[in-house]
Amino acid sequence: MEEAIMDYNQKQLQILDTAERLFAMHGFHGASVRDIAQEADVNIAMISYYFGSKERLIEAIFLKRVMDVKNGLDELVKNKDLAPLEKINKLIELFVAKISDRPYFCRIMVRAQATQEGVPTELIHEVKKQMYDLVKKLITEGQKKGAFLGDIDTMMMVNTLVGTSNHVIISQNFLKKVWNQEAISEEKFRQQLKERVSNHLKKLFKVVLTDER
Amino acid sequence: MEEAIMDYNQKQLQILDTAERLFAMHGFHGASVRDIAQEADVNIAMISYYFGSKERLIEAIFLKRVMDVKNGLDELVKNKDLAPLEKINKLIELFVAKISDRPYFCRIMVRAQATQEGVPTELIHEVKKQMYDLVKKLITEGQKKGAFLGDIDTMMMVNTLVGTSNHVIISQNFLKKVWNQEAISEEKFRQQLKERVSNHLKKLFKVVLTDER
DNA sequence: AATTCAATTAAACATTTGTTTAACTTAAAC
DNA sequence: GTTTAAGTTAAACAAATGTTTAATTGAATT
Repeated sequence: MEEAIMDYNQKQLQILDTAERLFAMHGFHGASVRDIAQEADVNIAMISYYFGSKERLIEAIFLKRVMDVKNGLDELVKNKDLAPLEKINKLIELFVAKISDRPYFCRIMVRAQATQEGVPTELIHEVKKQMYDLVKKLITEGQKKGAFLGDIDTMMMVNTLVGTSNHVIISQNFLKKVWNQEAISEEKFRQQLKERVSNHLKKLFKVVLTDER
Repeated sequence: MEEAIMDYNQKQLQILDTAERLFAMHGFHGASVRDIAQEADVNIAMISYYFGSKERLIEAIFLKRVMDVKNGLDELVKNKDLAPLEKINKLIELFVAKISDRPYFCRIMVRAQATQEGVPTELIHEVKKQMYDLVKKLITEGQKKGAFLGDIDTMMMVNTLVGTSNHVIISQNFLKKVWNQEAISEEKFRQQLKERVSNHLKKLFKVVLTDER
C-alpha cells in the first residue's frame, strides 16, 4: 500500500520513533497525538500533515517494521548449506534478536494480536503465516534427511518459539525484579536475556526434534 | 484491598462481564464507559455508582479473576501423593484450562503485562511470582527424587509454559484460519486447542525434564 | 401512612480527543 | 526579484471522554 519506497525525513522519523514508544507503553488509544507531538518535539498538525491520521501513523510503523522481519526471514532461506538443526538454531537466533532489539514494536505486536485496535490484521497474519511456513519447511526437510524425529506438532513449536520470546520481552521488568538484577543497566540486562532465551529455545528444539541431548 | 468478600448482584455482574469482554477486545482506553453501559444494558451512572471509576472497575475484574488463579494453584500444592512428572502435568493442565476458559481475561492480562494501562502491576507480579515459585518447587523436588535432570533453566520453563499458552489463546483467530477450521464452532475449536496445547506442553516438559520420551 | 435509604435516571459538567483551518515562514525555482 | 510550493504554526472545531448532579423511583422499615 502507499508507496513501496519509504524515505522519511528527520522529522518524520522523530514522529515514528516517539509514536512507536508511546503506542507500546500506553496502547493505541492510550497515547494521544498531542503526547506524541510533544515528546517528538513537533507541532500537532505535522502528524496529520505527514501521515494523514493517527490510524495511518500506526500503519506506517507496522509497514516499516514488518518489512524488516520479512526480509530477515527471506535471508535465512537462502542459506542452503546448513545442517537441519543449524538452520533451526539460526532461525531462533534471528527471531529472538529481532524482537529483543525492538521491544517497543514487540509490545505493539503482542497487543495487536490480543485485540483489534484498528491495526492492520492482514499484515500480521501474513508475516505469521510466513513464519509458520518457514518452520514447517525446515522441520519437514530435517525429517526427510532423517535428522529429526517423526511426530512433531510443527504449529505448536512455532507457538512456543514466538510465545516464549514475546513473553520474555514483555515481562522484562518482572524478570529483572525476580532475579534481583535491578542494579544492572537496561541495555546489558536485555542482552543477557536475549542470550538466555535464545539458548533455552535452542536446547528445547534440539531435544524435541532429535534424539540427542 | 476493599473488602475481602465480594458478592456482586446481578447488575454488577453484568457490568463486570461486559467490561471484561470490551477491555479485552479494545483495550482499557479503547472501551468507553458508555459502550460498556450500553452493552451491559445499564445506565452510565451505575458504573460510577457501583465501582467508583473506570480504573476501579478494571481493578475489580482483576481481583475477581486473579484470586481464581491463585486458589487454583493453592489446591495443586496440597496434592502430596503424586509423582513429580504427574504434578507438572497437573499444573500444565490446570493452567491451560484456566486461561483458555477465560480468553477475555487472558487478553487483558497479556495487554497489562505488555504495557502500563493503569492496571494493578503489583497484583500481576504477585501471581506471576507465585507461579514461578511453584514450578521451581516442583522441579527441585523432582530433582531431589532423581526423577528430573540436573541442569534446567526453571525460569525459562515457566516463560515457555505461560508464553506458549497465552500466545495460543490470543492467536486463536489466526490459528483457525491457518488450519482451515473456520467452519467449526467457536466453542469446539477452543476445546480442541486446549487439548492440543496441553499435550504439546506436557510432551515438552517431559522430554526436557526427564530422560524418557 | 410516613420515613428511610438504596437504586435508577436523564442531563449537565469540564476535559480531552483527533482533525482541520487559515495565516505565516522558509527556501528553492524561475 | 518574483513566484511557487512545501513546511510550520497557533487557534479553532466538533465529537467523545469520564464523572457528577439533582431529581425520581422503589421497596423495605418504622
